[in-house]
Amino acid sequence: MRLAELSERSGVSTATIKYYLREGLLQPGRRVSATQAEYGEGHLRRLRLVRALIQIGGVPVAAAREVIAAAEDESLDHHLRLGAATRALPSAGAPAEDDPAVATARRSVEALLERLGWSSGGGLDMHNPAHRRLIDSVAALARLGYPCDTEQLLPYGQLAAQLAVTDLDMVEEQPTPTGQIEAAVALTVLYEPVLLSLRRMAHAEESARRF
Amino acid sequence: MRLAELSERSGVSTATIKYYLREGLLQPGRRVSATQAEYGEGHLRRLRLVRALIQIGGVPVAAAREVIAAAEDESLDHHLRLGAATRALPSAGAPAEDDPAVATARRSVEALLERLGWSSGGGLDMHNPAHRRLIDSVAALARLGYPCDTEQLLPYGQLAAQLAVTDLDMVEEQPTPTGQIEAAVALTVLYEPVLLSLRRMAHAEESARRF
DNA sequence: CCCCTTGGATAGTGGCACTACTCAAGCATG
DNA sequence: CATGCTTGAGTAGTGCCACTATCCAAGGGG
Repeated sequence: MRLAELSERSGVSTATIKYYLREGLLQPGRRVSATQAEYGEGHLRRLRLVRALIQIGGVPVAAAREVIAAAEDESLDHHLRLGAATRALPSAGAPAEDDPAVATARRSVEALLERLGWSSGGGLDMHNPAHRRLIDSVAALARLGYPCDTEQLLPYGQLAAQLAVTDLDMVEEQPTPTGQIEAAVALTVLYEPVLLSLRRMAHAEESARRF
Repeated sequence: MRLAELSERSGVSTATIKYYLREGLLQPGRRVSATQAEYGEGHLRRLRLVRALIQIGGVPVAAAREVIAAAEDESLDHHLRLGAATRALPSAGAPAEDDPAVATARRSVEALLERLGWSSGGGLDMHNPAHRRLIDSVAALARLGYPCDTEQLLPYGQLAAQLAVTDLDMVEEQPTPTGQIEAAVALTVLYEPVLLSLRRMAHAEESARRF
């Protein structure tokens, strides 16, 4: 199919598709002449994934490019590629290492990881943006006067561990390795708004029950 | 204290504080003369909350204003004010009611709510941004070919219900009504990055375990 | 033959969260 | 009293981001 059809079938304007092509979120089509290109079902599928990541998942364009690139990088092994989406979080700016709230938060998180038996915390997790983000969030809560120590965090961590089992099961249902990578990216990012929405709705429900 | 001290103690520049004052995220200080104002501990506390909502929670400034206003609105009853944070989500733009994926998603979500026994789904939830967001997310997953029906969603919903119990317990620990409102806002928004980070870390952990 | 589409390129738009600058009124200190 | 600094108010500017619009020349199709 041509650009116009790709646009129509995906619901993304041709201008935006060109933008994504420029930004490397989408492979160029097979050039059939100097002024014409042919796109396939794979392009359509990819485009829909990119759109969902950006619109539903709120992933910045630059981060989406990284994720896509890592997912396609044949030189990386399966496990690393599966983790591609994890590294796409907007990494918070300043370290702010001197802040005492951050130092306390770091210790709480270390203790939590130990309690959860997440052994990889030793070296790898320090470079994981999720780890930094967790510490920053805990520090912010502490600054506001909400305890947020290991005890408070533990149920959240245990729930996260349960979710991970469910999520990885869904990934492993995919037959092909490529499908698994794509599923990992899509499910990691796109279940986040699902989870958050459900939590907020559960808050409303539970609040209605109590008052 | 004066503006400069408020700035120093909160770590927020005076320019930004003035911006927040203009935007109504912060009450003006008690005017002690035509060119001087006095701020108290309450201002500092509020400023820290606003900062955390915006920086950690990623809440847009306009939404933060709404939340703050609702939390302060004495005419609303306790339950409604507790729900203030829930309504602060950036409400997705177009309804896109004609999309068949959205219609299917809507039915899945309805069924899910019934299965979870979340009875308020009848009328109130339709106006809840979280509900719309959930439907949009499910529709996006469906478009990508991931089933995401009631069966898949159910464990997430049950986990969300568990979280809500824990969260509301933390809110009820606060002695004063005002404190409860503030806690509801802070915990709703600021535990979101905590939960998301933990889920991503759990993915990494579980993936490492399996491969 | 002529209009339309395409890829490539460049520039512009609108929104957001600040940030910089100016101004005049005062307070505080020597 | 003079001086210099801070304050609130207002306005304009900045940087980033995700597009969006416009133009162009080459080429294909009815």
